[in-house]
Amino acid sequence: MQLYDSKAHELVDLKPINNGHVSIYVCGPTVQSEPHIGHLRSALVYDLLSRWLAHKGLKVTLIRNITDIDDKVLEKHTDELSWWELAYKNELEFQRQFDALGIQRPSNEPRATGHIPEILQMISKLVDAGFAYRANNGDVYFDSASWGDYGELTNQKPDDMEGEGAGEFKKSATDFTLWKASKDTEPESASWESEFGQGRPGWHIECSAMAEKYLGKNFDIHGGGLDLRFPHHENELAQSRASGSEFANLWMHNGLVTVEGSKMSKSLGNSVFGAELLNSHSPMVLRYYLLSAHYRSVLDYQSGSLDEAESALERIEGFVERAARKLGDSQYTIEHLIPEAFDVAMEDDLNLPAAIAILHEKVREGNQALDEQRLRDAAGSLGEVLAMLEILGIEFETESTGAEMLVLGSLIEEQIRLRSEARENKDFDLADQIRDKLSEIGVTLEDDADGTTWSIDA
RNA sequence: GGUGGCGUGGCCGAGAGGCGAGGCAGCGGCCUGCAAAGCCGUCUACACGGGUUCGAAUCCCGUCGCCACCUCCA
Repeated sequence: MQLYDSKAHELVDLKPINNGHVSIYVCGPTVQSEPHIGHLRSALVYDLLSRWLAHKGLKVTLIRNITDIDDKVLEKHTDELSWWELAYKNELEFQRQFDALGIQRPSNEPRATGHIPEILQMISKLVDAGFAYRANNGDVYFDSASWGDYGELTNQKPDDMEGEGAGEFKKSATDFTLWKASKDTEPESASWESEFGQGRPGWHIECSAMAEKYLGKNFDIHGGGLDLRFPHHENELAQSRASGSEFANLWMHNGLVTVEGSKMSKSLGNSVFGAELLNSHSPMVLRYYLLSAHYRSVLDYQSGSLDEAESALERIEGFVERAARKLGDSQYTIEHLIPEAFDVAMEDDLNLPAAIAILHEKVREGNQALDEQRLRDAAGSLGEVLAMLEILGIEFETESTGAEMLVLGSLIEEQIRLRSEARENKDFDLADQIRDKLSEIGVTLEDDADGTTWSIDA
């Protein structure tokens, strides 16, 4: 498989360090607020990568951290809601939405607060080796000037950077905090004792410490949103390498989601939250939508985007249902096979739009086959479509077989029987009345050569 | 100022020197009692100006416009 390495700026072959095993670290959310559409996209990208690698027979270890302590989390706490309650509340909401979208749980989801000893150990190592220093304000900073390769990830020279804050405590503007001395204004529960005094970890160090703990000093892929490239990933890379790790072999950065052309931000008040979208559309529509652009592209969300995705997804679902119905009693076996072209697209830097194009082509072929009564071909297409949907993690709700549904079904079928009678008698007014009435309560009827089918509108 | 990216048909969105990606919407047709679904067809595009080439949306140069990062951010 080829992946675009955003450090090398080119497509590279993925060559796992340990044969048959791919290790991935991806930066998860800071649980300062509920998830927005961008968080969902990011998690989904690495979900798809994991699913594909697993499909290829590789064992995947995916670590996605949770930043449960940082300035924002502490700022937002109130008397009623402690910082740790706030963080956990948001964490649960992230989990709920990830689950709804069918994003598989990572191998582990370590929290920053659960790794203070590892973090302190790494900081000590950096201080002892001369790559970090204790400042007068009690903070410990990484000494960027001491690490000659600083800027290697983003191809920047420290001198060209705008960075600020040099002088009083930091030696250089690009130095960043490893350990923050606790302040009087901050809750006591948000600090830990250490050889550097009472304090808490800076943001960047947690990822370095947790990546090493779970994946070792050298792992295959480090991922995250494009906005994390600098300074977060640059800093991770510098401190990890300075502490003796080779760190990630390849860097992946997923594109951001913009809203009507601009980045979501609090000042613009244009954030699109997952909860709203999940209220108006099914999770699979959202999943399909987020997969419809290449992971490296900017995805511009607009009102109506999900309606479009819904139409496209209904086309696929319609085929799957129609084919399953028509093939139900046939002797044809449904073999789940991935089409070659889909495989090629996925192997090419996870080209999901191209892969989804293949999915639609197979749906069309399958529909053609059904129209022409070529059941063997239809069975082939259905198998391919199902195989692709499995990889994409798109699942359609299965018909409920509960008692209520059975009662409802027989009531509807009785109406369909009455309508069929009316149609046979050419009493189309009555037939249409029955159909309209069912439509009003959310039941859609469709006639085809084999009879009438019904479905409940989502 | 530095770094990276983008500009594709009504809309979304792939591709990347030569066979019309795909979806959504619209229109015409087939099918249907009428619908719906499906199928067929149609609308045939690559910001602009030069250049390289037998051939450029794709490569090169220039111009214009847009976005992201350099401060917390997926």
